[in-house]
Amino acid sequence: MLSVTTETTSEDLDLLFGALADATRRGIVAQLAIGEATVTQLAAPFSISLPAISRHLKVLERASIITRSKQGRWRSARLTPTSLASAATWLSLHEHLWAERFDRLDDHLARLATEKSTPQTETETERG
Amino acid sequence: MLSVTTETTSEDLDLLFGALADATRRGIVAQLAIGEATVTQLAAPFSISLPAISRHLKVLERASIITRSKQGRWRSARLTPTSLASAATWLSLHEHLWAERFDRLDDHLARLATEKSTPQTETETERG
DNA sequence: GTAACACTTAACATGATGGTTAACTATATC
DNA sequence: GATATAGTTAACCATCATGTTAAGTGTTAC
Repeated sequence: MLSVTTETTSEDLDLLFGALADATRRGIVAQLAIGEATVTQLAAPFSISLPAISRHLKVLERASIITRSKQGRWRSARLTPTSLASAATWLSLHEHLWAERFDRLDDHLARLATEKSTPQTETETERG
Repeated sequence: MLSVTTETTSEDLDLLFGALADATRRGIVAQLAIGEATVTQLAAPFSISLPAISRHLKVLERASIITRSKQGRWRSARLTPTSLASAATWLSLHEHLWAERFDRLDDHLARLATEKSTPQTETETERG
């Protein structure tokens, strides 16, 4: 493992999530997960022009999801290791908080069901 | 457990990743992970107008990340359980393929280092 | 009833996206 | 040198995103 301790900025996440917010780009990533490929190869499954693909690749590159290299007249793209990590981390972090939150909600509802008293609007009470 | 077996469409992922591709919206999600909140409360940390927040909330709602309800004159937002799951699944799936890919690459490089023979470009035989 | 509050909707400006075709660069082939 | 191939860049267009301010909708408070 390389263990590059890069700090993930908000802009990194913008670029990452933004890059993944497009079906064509996710398709490209899926193809690259199978293996390195050239632009024309990557373009094959889609019914859009090569320049369009070229720009999608640029978006993926800017988000550090892919790395590109030149060999002869072919440009090949490959996935960058650990590039999705920040996105995955953010998601898993929030999924955990989520889960906790719902545990607490369950708890809360259970308590309410038992006590069966005042209508709740925690707006003022617990957010400080 | 609810276990809603909803098929995740490509558009779902577009909406999900798209919604998360904005720092303000991620900030809102982070706040909501702490607890349910009203629009004004959610707006507080940001220096943008309330209408802007209102629209961010609409984006999050469309992506099913949050659910909204009305109580009196307050609209409260809360996180939707499992809503991030599809995004997380997609990411983890591709992270795995990724990892495999790099294992194979390592292997490949190791073999190359040992054999030290023909330059590789499976597309067509060429020289540089 | 009227005023304040908590929003949302409307109308608008502006910049980013995503697509196109045409032209350009660079490499390979004849 | 001429031509084909692989891809990018340029110019353009339509649509969407994000922000603004101003006006509108309900709801609470006086």
